[in-house]
Amino acid sequence: MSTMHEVARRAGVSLKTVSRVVNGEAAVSEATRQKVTAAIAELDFRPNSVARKLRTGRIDLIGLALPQLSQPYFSALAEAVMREAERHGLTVLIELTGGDPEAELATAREHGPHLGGLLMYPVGLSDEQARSVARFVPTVLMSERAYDAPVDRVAMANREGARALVAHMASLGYTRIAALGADHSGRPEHTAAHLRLAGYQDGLREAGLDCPPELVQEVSTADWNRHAGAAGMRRLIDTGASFDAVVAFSDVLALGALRTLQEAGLRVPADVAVAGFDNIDDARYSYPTLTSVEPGIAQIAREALALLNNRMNDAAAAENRLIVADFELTARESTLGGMAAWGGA
Amino acid sequence: MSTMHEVARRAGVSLKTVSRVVNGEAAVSEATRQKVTAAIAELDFRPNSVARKLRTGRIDLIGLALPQLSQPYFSALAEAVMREAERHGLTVLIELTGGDPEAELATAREHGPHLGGLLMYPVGLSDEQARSVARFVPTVLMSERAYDAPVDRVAMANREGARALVAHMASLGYTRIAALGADHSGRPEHTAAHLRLAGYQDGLREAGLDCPPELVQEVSTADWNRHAGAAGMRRLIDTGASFDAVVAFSDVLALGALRTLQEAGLRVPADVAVAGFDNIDDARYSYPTLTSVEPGIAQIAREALALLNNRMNDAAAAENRLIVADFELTARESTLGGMAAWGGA
DNA sequence: CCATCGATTGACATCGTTGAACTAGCCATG
DNA sequence: CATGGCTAGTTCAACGATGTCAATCGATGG
Repeated sequence: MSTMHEVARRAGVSLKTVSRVVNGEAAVSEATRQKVTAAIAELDFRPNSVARKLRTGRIDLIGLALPQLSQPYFSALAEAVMREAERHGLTVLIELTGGDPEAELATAREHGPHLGGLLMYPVGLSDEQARSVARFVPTVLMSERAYDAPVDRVAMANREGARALVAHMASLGYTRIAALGADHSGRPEHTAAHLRLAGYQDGLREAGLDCPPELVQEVSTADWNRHAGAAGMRRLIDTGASFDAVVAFSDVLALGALRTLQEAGLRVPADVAVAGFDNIDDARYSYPTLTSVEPGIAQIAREALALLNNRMNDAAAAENRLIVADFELTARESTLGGMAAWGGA
Repeated sequence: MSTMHEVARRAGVSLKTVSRVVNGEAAVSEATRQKVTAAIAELDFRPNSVARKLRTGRIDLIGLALPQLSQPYFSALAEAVMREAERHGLTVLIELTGGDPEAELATAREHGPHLGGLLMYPVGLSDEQARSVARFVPTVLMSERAYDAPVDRVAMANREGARALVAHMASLGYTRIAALGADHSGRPEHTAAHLRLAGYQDGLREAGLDCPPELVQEVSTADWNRHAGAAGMRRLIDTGASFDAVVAFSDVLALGALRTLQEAGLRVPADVAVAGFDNIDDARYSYPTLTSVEPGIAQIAREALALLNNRMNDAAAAENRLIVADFELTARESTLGGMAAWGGA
């Protein structure tokens, strides 16, 4: 790579003048500007961003810390964030934390100082850890949970969404509604799992329905995948409890559950209605198609980047803000029926 | 953030001595080392990687350019690469190209100079563009296609894998085997789509079976998703052609196809056998479970990083290498049957 | 004709770190 | 005792850009 120095020599001007041209500063005559531009083109010069960063202290790289990528929800979120970041002229560095609070903290500690900002989907992070994270780098958390730390937050309406699912099922006449994906594993409260469980209970209460503990199946958040969904459903069936609907706390859990129900000879939704969360692409192509809550990923990405951008430019921004994205319940065959047309495969 | 300078002053030693301690160089007495270590701890100093990069020219950041993340195959690949990179002490920056050759080239041009190396899954890249990419940064392509450029390559056995799938189906007695996912859209040859089509044809030939053109459905590689799989299957059915098996060129295509077949009242595999490629997690939880080719993602990630690391450390490495990962055919219900136990939902 | 002004341009220090070259002290050797 | 070789440490320049401030120049006005 050629440097500004070489460009300057070739154009017969000083280093600083080249810098001026490159940065589009005003005080350069048209003649010199052209000389310099020509030299830049001839040498195929492009400014060394590392040197520039060192000098200016500005960094156009932001981190995105996610528990994992292989869950469709997270890869969709990552894509949305990357697209949005591009609009802000930012590059995104994805970090995987596995949902481990130590890893979440370590990400910020290790990479924070070299990032302009950090977007994190925290799972295990404690208040104190969150404070620590925010010390290293301007941070926006994608979490409904309030933290005692100077961070902004963007969240989906976990509680409201779960409540809406239960209300939807209740309105269709289902009365023994099970939950799949509760997680009491010593984690901070206000995680997605906690909030969705709370919303589920809200919904039952409002519908005047029972909430028998045996209908709540635990699945550790870190294991929200098809395997665990299928296994959790199997456990629920094996308890012998009677139920006619299942609210899974994520679509992949629901898709796993569908599989187990079908293996068990139970028809969806004739015998058991099923709904999930996240509205991933698969929900439209499963068998049957899956009722789900769309968490507004695009909006989350947009708001998160707006907040982060603010904080990056104005470190001492006044208040910490919380933005809750709009959600939407999309009802499909797994609760509504309409399977007749499919033939009895 | 505190700097080495402050650490040096606090420890009462020179800048360089601090640098030595930080980098674990030998010529430091135990006494001074401890003084410096203490000062580092007190000030919570961590070296500024931007300055270090500028000085050493070494960069521990590598790029991973993928068409997209939301396909399970790519997110799984990304996770594998990130895990492997960590073992090498490297950080991964993911870039999305959308499979557009211009974007693939732009990624290298924009980010290449600031990356230690680049791992790319090329889709549209031409020879000349590949040469250009490699000029910007040490590059390893994840592609079976040979490029006239100084790049190493890691590939899966696309052609062999497809051939094995057809052989598998032929051995089970299927004779009219369709293909879903061919892509003749003016792209360079040797893409996954081309190779899998070639393997499919190899398999048919070896089994002594016909290869009627109406059984080959096109789906542009950029659209390999459930939607397109379902639509492609629909088109195939609508042609009225008779077939008893479908080899889809990716699992998501196959999963979409399953949906359409079920809608059409066709039983899998009793009426039509289905198989896919990639062996994504979903293949084990679909209905029915999906026969697929496991492309050896872990091995690909491992080999790719080994090659890249070599090239980063020894820019003028001798020959360009090609490593083809081992594949494995995993037969499941979509070709083998065993659905009886499921009940007739 | 000289002082002043606005518009360009350049010299130099600087960001935080590391590599090269050098020095001070100490011990062993002949 | 002079020499040389080692160790532990220092000083200085450099990586490639940008910010600060001063210098230059032609033109203008008195």
